[in-house]
Amino acid sequence: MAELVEKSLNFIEEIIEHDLEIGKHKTIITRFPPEPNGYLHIGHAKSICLNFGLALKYGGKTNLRFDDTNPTKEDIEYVDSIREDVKWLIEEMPMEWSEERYASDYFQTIYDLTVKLIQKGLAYVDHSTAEQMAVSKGTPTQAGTNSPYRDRSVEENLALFEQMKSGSLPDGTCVLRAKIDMASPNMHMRDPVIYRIKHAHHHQTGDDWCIYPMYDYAHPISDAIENITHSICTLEFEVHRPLYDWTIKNLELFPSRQIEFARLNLTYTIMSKRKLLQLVTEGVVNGWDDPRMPTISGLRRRGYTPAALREFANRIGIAKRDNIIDVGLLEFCVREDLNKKAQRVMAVLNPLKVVLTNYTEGVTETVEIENNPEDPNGGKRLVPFGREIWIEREDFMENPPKGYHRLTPDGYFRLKGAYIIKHVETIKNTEGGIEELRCEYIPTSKSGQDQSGIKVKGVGHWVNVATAATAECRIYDRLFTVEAPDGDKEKSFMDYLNPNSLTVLDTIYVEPSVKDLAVNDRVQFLRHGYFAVDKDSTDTKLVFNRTVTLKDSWKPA
RNA sequence: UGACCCAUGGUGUAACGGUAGCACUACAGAUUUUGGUUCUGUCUGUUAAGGUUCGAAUCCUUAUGGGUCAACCA
Repeated sequence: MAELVEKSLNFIEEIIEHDLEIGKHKTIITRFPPEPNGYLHIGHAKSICLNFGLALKYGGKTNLRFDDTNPTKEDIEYVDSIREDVKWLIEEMPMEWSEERYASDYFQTIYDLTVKLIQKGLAYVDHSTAEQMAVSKGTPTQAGTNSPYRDRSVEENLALFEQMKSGSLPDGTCVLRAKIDMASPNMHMRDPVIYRIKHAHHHQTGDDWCIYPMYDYAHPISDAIENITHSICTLEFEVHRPLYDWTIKNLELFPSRQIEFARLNLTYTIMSKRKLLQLVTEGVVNGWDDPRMPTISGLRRRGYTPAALREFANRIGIAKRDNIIDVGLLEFCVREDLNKKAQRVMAVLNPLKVVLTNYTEGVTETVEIENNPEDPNGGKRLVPFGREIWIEREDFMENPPKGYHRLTPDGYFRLKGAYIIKHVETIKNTEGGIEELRCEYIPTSKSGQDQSGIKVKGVGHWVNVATAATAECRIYDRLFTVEAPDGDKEKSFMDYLNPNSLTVLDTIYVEPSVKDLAVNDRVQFLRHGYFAVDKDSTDTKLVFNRTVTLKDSWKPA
């Protein structure tokens, strides 16, 4: 009997299993609560996979909840992109699509609860200015002092809060504060603001409200309303947890529990929404979905699969210590997935013409090549072959280093799926650059029926000149030159931009089968890497994005 | 000079008082009509010092290092 290898639990799963065991909950409900003020990035993907993954594992459910309590920073564009990204990421997961909720769905309920809070003497309207409040808040090492408005009567607070809601007060006139403890060692417990006046149009509620609850206050209430059992967020909210618990306790709500885990950091990239926005607004990249961006939409456009992202999230694990994941792991995950799925195609990115002098002019024959050696059911395709072909410039060297086993002067080279060729002559231009190669093909060496007896070490891809399709190809490199672009307090991440993060190849030659490809299709260019068809493609021009190179263990001696 | 959180190979993550394991990376080899894939092997680790214990990565103390917290942001 096979030994069952049980995957160890992360600390959140341990908490959940414990809660289930002691009967605290019969089932679990999690939520993914993005603020619609930017596009989702791979750090969010980690969180999405965690929350949806937990629900899947324990038979619970997950809500997608837009945390839209600040209308001045949020936009419907972001709501739409987030919904699309989440949908795409979890599309093949065997579970139901979550309920789509908005914190703004609960504005009335939150308001009603707040009236209760005031009645309990646990909140007061403060007319201090923002500056005064900052001063009286104290510092982390020094207790704060009570506001002069702290002891207003319940009746007065009720009336003032009503006035705040009525719309008669301009922004900033006053705020509603929770009455907790100005001397708390936790700054978030020093009478935090829970409501502020904002005469702003909200993308969901329009002009219904001119007061909006703060995150720290709205979040636990929203969780409780949805019966969220485990409210998972990142580490920086750890110090907010006492306020989260305070809110639930004093409002006597469903006991949602906040649990914090370490956010994802990736080498050679930045993850802050603010900084990503800066890249977009300053034109460093071409939008949120630029394939160099660590956004979900950028990765999707780059050619990443949802399965690869989920596998990545799975491999990096969940813990509380700060981490920085090698971007190589992400690349490993997409290679692993695409190796199984992507059809192989021959494309020459940096062409060198080869004329087979002993091949009949004007003749085109077809050779049969497997679509994917990793997939037994992948089938084969016909690829045209003729007298003139493109090969990769790097596949020929006049003075090869030791260990180079491609084409060399007077050497042999196998054209994948076709014939062995023998180098005869190198044609150069006046500057001494290599213009073209004259070779002879070995007629008896055809793939599958080779009787030539010639042993070649080198095998390469090629494209028949007469039937070649052309395309544009975009080669991406990492956006930053250092592992931790925002790790330096002295310098800005903008100082570490890689000037060569994008290289456009106007014309590459590809075998004609690519004409059937559609936008977002992914293929492997043999010996190059994985490529995805970009949305910029037109009926007459294909555009490929390089997702990732193939692993390359060849290095000259 | 406050409170809270964290500390295991290069990176990430296990071991729940009883043999420090797995993955990625790197390196070496085998196979290969992709210098891909696959397979095999190798290197590298418990922050430090005390204590508890027959036994400590694990529990306790202190130190050190890292992170977080003073928006009418989330």
